[in-house]
Amino acid sequence: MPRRSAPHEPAKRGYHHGNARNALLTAAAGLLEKLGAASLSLRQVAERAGLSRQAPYNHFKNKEALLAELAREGYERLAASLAASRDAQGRNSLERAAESYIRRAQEAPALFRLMFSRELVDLARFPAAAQAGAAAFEALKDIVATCAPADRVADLALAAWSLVHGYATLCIEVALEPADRRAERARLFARILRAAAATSDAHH
Amino acid sequence: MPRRSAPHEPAKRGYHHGNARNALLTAAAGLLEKLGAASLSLRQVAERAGLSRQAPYNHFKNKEALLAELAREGYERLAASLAASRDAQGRNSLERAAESYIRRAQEAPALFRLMFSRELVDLARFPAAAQAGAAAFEALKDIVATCAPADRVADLALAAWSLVHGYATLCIEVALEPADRRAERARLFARILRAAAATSDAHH
DNA sequence: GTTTGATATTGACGATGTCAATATTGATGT
DNA sequence: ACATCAATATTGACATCGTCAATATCAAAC
Repeated sequence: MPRRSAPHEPAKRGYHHGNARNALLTAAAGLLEKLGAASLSLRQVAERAGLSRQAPYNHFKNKEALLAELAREGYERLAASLAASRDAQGRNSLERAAESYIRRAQEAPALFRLMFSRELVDLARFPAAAQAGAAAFEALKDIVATCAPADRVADLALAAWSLVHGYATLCIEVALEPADRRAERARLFARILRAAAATSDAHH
Repeated sequence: MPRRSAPHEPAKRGYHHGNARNALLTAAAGLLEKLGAASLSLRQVAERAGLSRQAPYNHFKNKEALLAELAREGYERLAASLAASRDAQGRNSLERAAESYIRRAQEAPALFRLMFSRELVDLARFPAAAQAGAAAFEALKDIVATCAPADRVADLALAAWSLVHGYATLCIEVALEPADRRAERARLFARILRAAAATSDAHH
């Protein structure tokens, strides 16, 4: 499902202006942050894209499917952010990854909510989106693997994801604290995870 | 806003069957887990409570206000759970609190989602609910205070809440892993937090 | 018993998601 | 050049929803 059509394919297919699908997704992404996923209506999306009422149904099965595609794109960008944090130089990839994750939540809260809530989109019904989400988690696991003993990576990656995701969620949902503490919190979480990795106690 | 009227007040006030407000809340709580907060309609709530279409508007300003009351009750029960974990005997109150928190999410995911999402209810507009939520966090902070140095309680309580909330959220939203690992994860998180509390490194 | 205020109900309206039916377009085969 | 066809687009229609107004009904106070 490429967002932009490949350069060698005929650029315009439909008769109106061709890339109606992209126009719809762009319009939807804009409305998403303005109204929230629940209040966003397909009719407004269509109008903003300069199309008719029913246009979304030419490209998506229903509202949930359109939202699922937005979520998928969000997961893809998140995974790219995390991979970039991992590949950059320096030993503090964990801090950088945590900060990216939190920043994404704070800069596009409605999209973040959409990605991580079954309320409006059930990811299980959209394998492409679910797979993109799994890929993002894999990127995070890679980072944790660089600073934890092998037999603890699974547990610590789970804890890392939970910790950062929980903080990001609480920030945007409960207004836990202002966004300018983001970097500081990313450092705190990285320190906690490294301390946990360094502790060697029995599993029972 | 007592859920059940005090025994000395006249039990029935309205002419239909008096405690219409309770009937509406009970009906709404039932439908909430069946349909989700977004799909739940006030008309269905009213019908299930044996009342007319417009009955909810006699007791709540609008749909959001009714949902906010459900969230408030949820926060109150959560705070009670955490306080009970703290007051029970034994030194592992942290594990017990984490497990309670996760259990609540898994047993009533729609309510949990409602409590922790601005999508449908903006807590800032419902001070009673917001205050109940703050009380729950205070209970958690009390527990962390029993196993962390005083100058780290704030940071570690934040981390504890984030860690447990993140895991609970990911479990119900992304089907991270089955519910039977709950106790095991509660122990893992408690161990991580204690390890972080035991580490004494500089803040910069 | 009449007044009164809270509570309950029905009517109405605009908005929404979505199904059906129809129309339009650009490409294709001749 | 033209008929064909599948993809794409549009309009019509319907049930459902949240919510405002207007109205009806009860319980208690004077």
